[in-house]
Amino acid sequence: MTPDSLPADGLRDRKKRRTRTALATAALRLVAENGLDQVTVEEISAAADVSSRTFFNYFPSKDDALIGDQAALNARVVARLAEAPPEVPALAAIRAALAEVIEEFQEDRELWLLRMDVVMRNPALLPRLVAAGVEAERSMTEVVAARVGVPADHGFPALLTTVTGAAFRTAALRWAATAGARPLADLVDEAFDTLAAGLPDPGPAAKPHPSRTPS
Amino acid sequence: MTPDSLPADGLRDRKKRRTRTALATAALRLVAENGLDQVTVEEISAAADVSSRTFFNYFPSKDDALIGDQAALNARVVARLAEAPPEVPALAAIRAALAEVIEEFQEDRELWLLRMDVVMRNPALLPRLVAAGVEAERSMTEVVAARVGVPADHGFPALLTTVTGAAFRTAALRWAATAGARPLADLVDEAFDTLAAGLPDPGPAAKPHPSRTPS
DNA sequence: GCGAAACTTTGCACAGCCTGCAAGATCGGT
DNA sequence: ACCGATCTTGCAGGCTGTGCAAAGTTTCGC
Repeated sequence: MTPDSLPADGLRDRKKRRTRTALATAALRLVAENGLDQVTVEEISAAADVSSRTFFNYFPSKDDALIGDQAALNARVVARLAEAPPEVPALAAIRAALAEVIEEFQEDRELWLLRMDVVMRNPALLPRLVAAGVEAERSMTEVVAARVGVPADHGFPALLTTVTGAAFRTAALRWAATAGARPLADLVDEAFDTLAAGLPDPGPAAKPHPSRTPS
Repeated sequence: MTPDSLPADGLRDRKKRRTRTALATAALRLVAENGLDQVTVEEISAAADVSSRTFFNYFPSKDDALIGDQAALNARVVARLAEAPPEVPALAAIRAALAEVIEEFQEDRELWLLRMDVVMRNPALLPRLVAAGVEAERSMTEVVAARVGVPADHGFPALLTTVTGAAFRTAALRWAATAGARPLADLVDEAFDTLAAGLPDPGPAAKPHPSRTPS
C-alpha cells in the first residue's frame, strides 16, 4: 500500500520517472547556479547518480532536460482547441485552450518560475523553447485552418498560431520576471486582449482597472 | 552582381568579403542539396577553399553561416523605427520600418528564397532565426517603450516586438513557400493588417480585394 | 522460487562542433 | 625593402551526441 501518487505503475516505470525528474531538476539547479555552458552533461549526470550515457537515453540534448516537455503541453492545447465549439472565434478559442496549461504552470509554480528564470538568463535556450513549439504549432495550424475553413494557401492559420505562441511566451517570461507577483492567467489575458484590440498604443496613463471584468 | 559595389576598400577587405560570401553561399548550396547534418564544416570550408579553422573565424557556428546577418537587418529596422514621427502608432511605425529590409529581400531575391527554403527544410534552423532576432528585439523593445511612454514593467513593448517579429517571419516563410509568387511586401501588409484588425476569423469566402485599401 | 525474456544502464569508440594558442603567410604603409 | 598589423592555418583539446555490445535489473510464465 505505498501511498504513491500515480496509478500503480511497475517499479520499473517508477524508477524511470524518478531518474528523469532527478536529471531535469539537477540540470535546472546547476544551470541556475553556474550558467548554461559552465555545466556539463557529465556533472548533471553525476548529480543524478547515473552515467552520462544514460542522460542521453532520457534527453536528446542538454537543452531538452532544461526546457521540459513542451511537446506534451502543446499537444494538450491542440486537443482542447479541437474540442472548442466552432462558433467562438479562433483567437478566443486558443486563449481558452491555454487555460489548462496555465493551471499547470501555477500548480508547479516553483518549477516553472525557475525554468523561465533559467531561460531568461541563458538566451540560447529561448530558441529551443520556440523549437519545441514548432512541431505542435504545425498541427495547431491545421486545426485552425479546418476551424475557420480557409484554403491551404491562406496565411491566417500560421499567423495566428505563431503570434499567439509569441504572446504566451512573453506573458510567461513576464510572469517569471516578476517572480509570479501577478497570476499568469492575468498576464495572458492582458496579452490576448491587446491582440484582440489590434495592438493599439496604450495611453500613457490609462489603467484604472487592471483588465478583469471592466464592469 | 557588380564586382566592387562598395567604396574602394583595400584588397584585404575585399578578400574578406569574398571568402565570407563564398563560405555562406557554399554552406547554403550544400545544405540545400544534402540536408543540414549531412554537411560538415569541413566540407563547406573545402568548397570555399579555406581551412575549417578559418570558417570559425568568420562564423561562430555552422548555423550562422546559413541564416545570414540577421543582427544587421534588425539594427536597421530599429534605426528606422527611431526616426519615425511619434504620432504614428507603434504597430504602423514598425511596419514602415520594415520597408527597407523588405526591399533588400526583393533585391537579393534568389539568396533569400534559397535561405528561407533551407530554413523550412531544416527546422532546427528556425529557432536560430528567432535567436538572431532576440538581441535586436530587446533594443527594439526599448525604443517602443520610449515611444509610447509606458513604465518599464508594462508588457506592451515586449508583446508588440515579439508579435511583429513572428508576423514578419511567417510572411517571409510564406513568401518562400510560394517561391516568391506574390511580393513579400504584400504578404507583410496582409499580416500586419490582420494584426491591426485584431486577428478576426477570415470569412470562408471573403476576398473581393486582396488586401489593399478595403475602401 | 526460478529461469527466460524484455528492458535499462553503462562503457567504449567515434564523429562532429567549437575554442585557445602559436607559427607562418599576407597586406598596408613608409 | 622593411615592419607592424592582420589573416590563415594547424594542432591540441573539451564537449555534445550516437551506435554498439556487454553487463545489470525487472517482469512474467511456470
